[in-house]
Amino acid sequence: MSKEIPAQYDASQVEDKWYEYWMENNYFHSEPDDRESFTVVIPPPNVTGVLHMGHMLNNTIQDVLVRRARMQGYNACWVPGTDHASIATEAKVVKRLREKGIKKGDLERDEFLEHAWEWTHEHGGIILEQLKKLGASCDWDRTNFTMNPEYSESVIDVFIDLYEKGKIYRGARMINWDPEAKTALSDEEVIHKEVNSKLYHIKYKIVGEDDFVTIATTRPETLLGDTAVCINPDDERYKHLHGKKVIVPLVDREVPIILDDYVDMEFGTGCLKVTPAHDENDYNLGQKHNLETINMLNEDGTVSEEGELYIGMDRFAVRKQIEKDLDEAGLLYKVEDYQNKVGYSERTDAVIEPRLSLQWWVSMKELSQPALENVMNDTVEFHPAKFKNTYRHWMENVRDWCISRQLWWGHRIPAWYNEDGDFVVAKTKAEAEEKLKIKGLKFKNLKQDEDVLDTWFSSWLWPISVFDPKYIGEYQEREPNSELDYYYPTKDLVTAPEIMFFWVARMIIAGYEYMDNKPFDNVYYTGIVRDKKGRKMSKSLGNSPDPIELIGKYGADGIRMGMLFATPAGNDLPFDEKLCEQGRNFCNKIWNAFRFLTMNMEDGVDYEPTTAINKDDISDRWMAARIQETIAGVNEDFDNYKLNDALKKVYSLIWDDFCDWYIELAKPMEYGQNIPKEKLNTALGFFEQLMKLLHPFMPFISEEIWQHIQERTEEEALLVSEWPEMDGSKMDEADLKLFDTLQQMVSSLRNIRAEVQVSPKEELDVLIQTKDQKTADAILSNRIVLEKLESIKSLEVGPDVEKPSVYSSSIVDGNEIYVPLEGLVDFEKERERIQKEIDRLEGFLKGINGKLSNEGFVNNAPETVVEKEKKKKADTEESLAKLREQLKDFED
RNA sequence: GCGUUCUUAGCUCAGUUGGUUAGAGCGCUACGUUGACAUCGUAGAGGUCGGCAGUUCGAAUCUGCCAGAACGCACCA
Repeated sequence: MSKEIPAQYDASQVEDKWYEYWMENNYFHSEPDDRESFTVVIPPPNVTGVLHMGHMLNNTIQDVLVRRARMQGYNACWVPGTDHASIATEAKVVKRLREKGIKKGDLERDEFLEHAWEWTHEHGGIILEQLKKLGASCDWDRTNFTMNPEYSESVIDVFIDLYEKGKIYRGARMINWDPEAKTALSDEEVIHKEVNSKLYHIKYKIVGEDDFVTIATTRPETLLGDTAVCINPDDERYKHLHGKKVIVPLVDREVPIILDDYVDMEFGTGCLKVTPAHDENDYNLGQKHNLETINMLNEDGTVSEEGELYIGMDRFAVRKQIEKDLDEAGLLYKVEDYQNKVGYSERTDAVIEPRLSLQWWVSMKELSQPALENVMNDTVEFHPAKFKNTYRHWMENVRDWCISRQLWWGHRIPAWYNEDGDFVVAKTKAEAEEKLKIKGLKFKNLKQDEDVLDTWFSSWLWPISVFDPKYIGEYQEREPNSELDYYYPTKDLVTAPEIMFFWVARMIIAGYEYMDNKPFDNVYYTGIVRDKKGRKMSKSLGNSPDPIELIGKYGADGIRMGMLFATPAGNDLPFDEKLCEQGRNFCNKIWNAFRFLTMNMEDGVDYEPTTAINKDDISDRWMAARIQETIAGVNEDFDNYKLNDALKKVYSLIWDDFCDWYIELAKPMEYGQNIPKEKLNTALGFFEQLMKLLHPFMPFISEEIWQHIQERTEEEALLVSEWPEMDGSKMDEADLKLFDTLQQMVSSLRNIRAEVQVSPKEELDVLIQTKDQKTADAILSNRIVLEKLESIKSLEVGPDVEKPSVYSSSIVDGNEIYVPLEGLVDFEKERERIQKEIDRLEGFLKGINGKLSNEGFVNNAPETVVEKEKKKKADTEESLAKLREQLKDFED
């Protein structure tokens, strides 16, 4: 033994070492050159976030794609960065200030932003550091942030540009109001959940009569804002009410009864209370029938002055109270259980209140047209393609995008207002003054819009702005060889289907609007990481393991493998630590295979891995062929984004083929001997190939072994080595077939031992009656395979080999294997075994005969298929004949 | 309500244009420590491919209906 290597692989020792080495040598950094670019932009995580299992999966996949591309000779560039995540971050800052006893309301905008930046600098980048532990080969020199000054400028430029093109407008509409975050949200940020609520039937007195009408509502508190009651004009029950008025309970407001066929006569009582300020449909009714709007809610969800009653109380407290008060007033007819869907804020989980409000909007219909077309025609490919349907559905029904947020943390809207309320959109106050002046409007004492932009309004520019944030201004004059042109469009985007609309769709829209080109060639949608109960892993549920702890326990390679192994594209990943364990075990297996080879090295001998093989050695020829076969398969899997299939092929090649068969066959026959130098060199050569194929998936252990195999210069590191190319000349189908037969024979012998309970150590006499001389010659010239893997005393092979009197047997490929086992064979058991096999084959034969005697089959099926059936029939009959003969041997 | 996608071994999933004796990993059972690895080896058990009907010479694969699940979209109080 020339080197001391520990018997167990210790990832923690190895992983940090190689990550540092890679960083020191700047391998991850990319500059434009003659090579084709392979660009990936990271889906920027929240700057104040921490790594969770979803990030682990997502970034592992990106790293696999990028590492392979780098080995393939592309100029690989993976741009990392973070997102300012307006709502989430502002909420965190507000919470932290509250803990310090500071209220947001007590601070000036600038003071608040100072706190936010402080928090960003403190926490920003933690998540990126965590990605390094995972092995992410990002170009860290290019780390970006959506609130960097230059990036921010591009966001503002785009806002101004779209405004000037008439694609952005300001308007009063019903919006989704988050009373917790106190901001408007886009439709995408509202999650509708089915909830158990109540349907309140409330009586409204008819003016001038003693009679009542009963309306049904799930939100009784909104009656404070009622300005009408609506019935269907065709409703016979209410004909007598036409033209009358009713009195809103408690507030005693007289409101008209209006007629509109919008009202469904079947639902509830057929009477609808109308609250134009707090329901989109009611708002439409209000517009149509010229109704007053009463804004009865404050921004925090409490009742406003306009509500008259319950002022300052939270809407849900009012709901309870008003139920009591209505009941006491005798106006509550009944309350029934009811299931309906309620909108919740995606970020704060607060119940959304529809609210009439003046906001900024992006007009989506026209903008999104190219984005729809180019996904449908596969210019941008979705993997898996099934997501095209969802995408199309959304895009075809796309609604205008509310982009203003009543927050401070984010990109402030570049709109400026004068004292009269006139406004212009301009980059600076000076420009705004100029613009107003030209229009002949007041231009002094301008105030900038208080609101910021939706975070996604900045991240939709990510694939562009990370390379050149000045593209708007310089769009026309941009140098032809700019970084943006070199890296754009990017190759693969890896993200979750959850943000298909939030982000993916909008990036494609921005790409066509500003680059006149797609932002990426492919979108790979990952699944959701779930726990054993099928729940999404989340911090709030506390069901997610800490990724960093997991890495400590199983190694980054182990976790990468574990996750990839279980996640076909677009399918959810039911996470189980067992997967990581499997990954760790695989590392150990690889490690020990390598360790075994080093144990065979002799002092003072130079070993040089080689791709040369011994042509006379079936195991060499077979291993070489298996590697070629795997390269072809893996490349195809990558082309189809089936990374888990690719990994499984590599896993099986290493564990099953290389470890279980090749190494076993490389072991010298005799005791205490080392593997000969030539054989070891070939084995090491194979090992190098294996490490190349493994590297994208498990970068650390592969690099570690690669560097152990030989001294390497910086240029020779595995991550910058060449991805293996398929070489058909190294793959002989006949070798694969022959070796497969030998493998089956070995397994048969082992099976016989197990059945008759003969120890693996006991030497057997083996007789093989082959179907022909050619097979016999092939087996005999490769008898070493059988002799090494089985304890064999004597081996007799040939078409005329006579079977012994008492034996156990097996049939492989039409060749009969006999093991004489005088005194060991249980006749009864053997008969049963043979009979069972005969029964099975007879059933099989029956099926084949059924087909072949069917004229329809013989006439219609392709010739090759018929031939195949005929061959099966012949083989099966042959085997059956042999088995029947054997059965006779055991009958007496 | 509309739409999309699923349903294959105890669990998690493969199965390419209809033609295999339906595969893998984990788990399970039995056996096994004289030269890598018990984070291991060898062998084995386990499935009427959700149900029913149809197309076809032939269906896990295509069609229809039914049952169940997931996701997306939608203003029904």
